[in-house]
Amino acid sequence: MILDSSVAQTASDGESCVYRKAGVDCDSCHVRTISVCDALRPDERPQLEGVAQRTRFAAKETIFLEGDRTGSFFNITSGAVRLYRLFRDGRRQVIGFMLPGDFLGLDLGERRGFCAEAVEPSTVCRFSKPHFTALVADKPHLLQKLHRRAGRQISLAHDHMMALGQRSAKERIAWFLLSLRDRQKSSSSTGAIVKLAMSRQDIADFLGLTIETVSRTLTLLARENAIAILPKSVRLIDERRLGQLAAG
Amino acid sequence: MILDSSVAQTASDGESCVYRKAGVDCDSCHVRTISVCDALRPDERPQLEGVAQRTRFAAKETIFLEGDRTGSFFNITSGAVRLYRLFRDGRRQVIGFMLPGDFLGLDLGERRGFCAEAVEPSTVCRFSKPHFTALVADKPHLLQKLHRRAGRQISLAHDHMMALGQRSAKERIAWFLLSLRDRQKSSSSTGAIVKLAMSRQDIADFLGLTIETVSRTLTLLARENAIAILPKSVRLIDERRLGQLAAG
DNA sequence: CGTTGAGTTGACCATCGTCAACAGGAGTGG
DNA sequence: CCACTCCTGTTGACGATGGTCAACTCAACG
Repeated sequence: MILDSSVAQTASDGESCVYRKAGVDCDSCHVRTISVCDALRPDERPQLEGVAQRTRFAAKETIFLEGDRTGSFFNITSGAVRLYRLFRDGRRQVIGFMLPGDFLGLDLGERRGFCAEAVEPSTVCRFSKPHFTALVADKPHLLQKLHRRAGRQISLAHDHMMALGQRSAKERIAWFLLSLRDRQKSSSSTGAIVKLAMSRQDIADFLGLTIETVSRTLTLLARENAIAILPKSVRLIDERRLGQLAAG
Repeated sequence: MILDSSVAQTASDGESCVYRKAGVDCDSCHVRTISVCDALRPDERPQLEGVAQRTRFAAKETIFLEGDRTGSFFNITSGAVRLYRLFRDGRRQVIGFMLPGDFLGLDLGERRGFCAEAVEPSTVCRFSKPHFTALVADKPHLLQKLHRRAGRQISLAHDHMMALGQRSAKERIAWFLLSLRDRQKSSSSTGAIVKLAMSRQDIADFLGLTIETVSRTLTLLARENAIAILPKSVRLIDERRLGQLAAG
């Protein structure tokens, strides 16, 4: 629940964004049970609330850029965020998409290793670095939770590599749709409808394909009656078939 | 320094390997300063030595398989280890290569997420899981070090994704050679000679290419006088050119 | 000295990228 | 309100990169 709302300037050497802040109330937070915050006991929550601020980002708004000094960590509460890195010549690799419940800032280092941008209007819980690192230093179970999250991130990265290195375009799309479905199920169960908040270009850069190949492959799967293409989403019709494709 | 040598059976539900063990002496360990062990103070080292055993693996020997119950963690002290995952149809993605100083087992979870195999005769420092997790629980600075390593792993995974998703065969090879050089420099400075302990098939499965394309691309780079192909290694001649290719 | 496995090279082909045209929807301004 | 532009997405034609299949060399090893 939003307790307070204002616009504030962050310190000048900070990140590529000015944050609009508001207080938070963990008890009413609908992603608390699936987020890192769950590592803290109920009686520890006030300490978390004390260092957290609810922040909103408009669609396409930059959250931070690669190389920025790390000034904050974020817990995604709604919307979707894309993480990406750029080549000098403009090629872009989308590293992943952050969905509600995901934690952005597992890397406690000095500088950002990638860029983060809101895909659609999104809200996050923002923790300033000094406050949060102090909290982590004080709560070993929070650090353990973060480390477990890091392990899961590494595992997801391996899945991603499997897709990029070994799979055909059709297999990559099938894998992408199924992995999105799995992640969306965990927060809200929309059945076989997979919401695609991101553009075709985002999907292409995530899967190491071109926008044309993504489009063609989606229509191909639709013609084979494996999926149905809907506005901003896809309906999964033949999940078995998609599963076979994704498993190789 | 090896204090004791024997062959021992591990617990039956353990890993796909029988470990030949020996004691360790951290003071004389040549990778200590670049490994996670460096997180411990000199006076804490005896505790580490107490739970560590030096173990050797022959070339092509399996260290553990995907799905195995996690029974140990390893610090690579010599040689090279490949990490990989398999598809049901036999396709293989090599996730990475572990070199001396690398820590194998950042994921403290129940089961292995990938397979590990020695590429060449290798020695490791083995920590059994209960002992090591007890040590980690007792030493927050060790957990922090592990978490920082995990952050670096994630960063390496991102580099790998950039290569798999966006780069051409030539660019991937150039990137691979330079990244190997950077990692080898940190342990022993062999100048512009990059040792290739792994086979062409390993390189191919790491880069998402075929063995033929790897071979062709290496000879192409050699014809362009960017490298020279030597037995089990490569000499980097035109590092600037390789760097341009790798940067995109 | 034969066998085996790793690596190289060539010929051919499929997948996916490139370039281009077009459709439809959202936003903007007259 | 309509016309216009802009942006996203789709589809088609063509070509290049890299995969497939096959032959061959060479070193290691029994």
